[in-house]
Amino acid sequence: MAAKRLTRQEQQARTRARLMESAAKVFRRKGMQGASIDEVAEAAGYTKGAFYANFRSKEELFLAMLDERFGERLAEMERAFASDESPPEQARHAAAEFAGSIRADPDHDRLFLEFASYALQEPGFREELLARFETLRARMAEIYERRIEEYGIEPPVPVDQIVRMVIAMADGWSLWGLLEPGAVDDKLFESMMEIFTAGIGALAGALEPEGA
Amino acid sequence: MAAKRLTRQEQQARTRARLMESAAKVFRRKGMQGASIDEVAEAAGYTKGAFYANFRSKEELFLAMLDERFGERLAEMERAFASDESPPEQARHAAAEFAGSIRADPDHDRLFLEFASYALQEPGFREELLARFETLRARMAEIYERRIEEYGIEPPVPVDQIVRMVIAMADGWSLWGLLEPGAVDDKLFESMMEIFTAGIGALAGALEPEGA
DNA sequence: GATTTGACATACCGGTTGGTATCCAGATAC
DNA sequence: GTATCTGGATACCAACCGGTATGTCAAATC
Repeated sequence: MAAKRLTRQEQQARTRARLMESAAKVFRRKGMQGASIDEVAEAAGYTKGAFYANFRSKEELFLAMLDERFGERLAEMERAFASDESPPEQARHAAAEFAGSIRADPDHDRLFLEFASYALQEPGFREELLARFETLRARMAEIYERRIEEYGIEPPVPVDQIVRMVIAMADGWSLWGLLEPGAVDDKLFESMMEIFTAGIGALAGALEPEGA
Repeated sequence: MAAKRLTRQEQQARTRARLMESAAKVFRRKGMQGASIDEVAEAAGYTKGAFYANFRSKEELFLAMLDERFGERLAEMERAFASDESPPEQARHAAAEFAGSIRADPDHDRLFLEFASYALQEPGFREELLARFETLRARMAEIYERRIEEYGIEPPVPVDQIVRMVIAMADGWSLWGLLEPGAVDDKLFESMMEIFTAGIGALAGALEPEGA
């Protein structure tokens, strides 16, 4: 029974956080466009007045959520690629960790889909989205580059493209996890990544370290 | 200057077709939910009255478009897998053809994304969407099964899952083609499929000691 | 403890939505 | 040629939207 006293700033920060939390939930059911501000505010236990005291517009809420989620996604990816094993199993483990952390947040996939969908309608938002993905891809490319150097592999396509492929696979898998929650599970993505990595090794030729 | 005389049925069929065509265009800009019936009708040169004379509701239009596009997609896939070469190149060529036919229809990817997004909000629509994908997957699995038999390969994962992976890859690639039209092209998908198929071959070899 | 401030509630706005009721002109039937 | 039918236009509706103006009451300031 402590800290019932909240300073004004703390109070508002809590309100803002609750609104964003509520927004994620409502968006999951109705989509970003389909959800109304009234509904988001009410689900959080507030009214529209509270919303406009914390966000300038509906679009600003979208951008705020975009930043929040992308920060998480970057951290997840960092963790997922942290282990240090041989490429094929490492790919599977990284995929497993990635998939697990994604699934830990039930709104993650759905929100990404909404972001993508909305980005196709609002060029400004699309630019913001792409800019964030660019930093994510750059970080991912670094990791791949390092690993390729370690193993002395000549990849069949530029690392940049490999990264794009992996992201495409992750997003495609993620989309189907939404559409068919039962049929598509983590193991599917793990296997897919394992097969893909094996394919890179096969097309690169000498995969084994002693091959030199 | 011929056939200016149209029977009543022909006239209405033309109107309906024009409305669906217009809907695809408007959806591309505004999305399925964001587009209004007024706008769809007006873009086709009609009014809302014409729309409700041809469709019972907005949702019926969605379902009609779903059927139309899925028919095309099935036919495309059939064509894409028609060639007969060794697995890796065949995969690349099939991917190329698939990618080409997809890109021939600029609304295809966008519509699929809208379908998926809408399906997550309307369980009834989701079922319809999944049912159609099931037939598509079944047809695809047949083709893979046949090819696996021809080459006597033991795939590292069930064919059903391979099909799901391929679809996930196609959809992920397609999504990024929408988000970054310049950066993601057909060749990316071709390479991805080639790598993936090579990976299946590589892992199948490892799992395929002839002395079962 | 009076005054000021500011987070949130309330009430309201113009505009738009999906859907309906009605009407009309041209195709169809006789 | 006349009566009927119907695809589509027009007018209209209640509901809802994002956003704004204003009120209110507790926290911050002195």
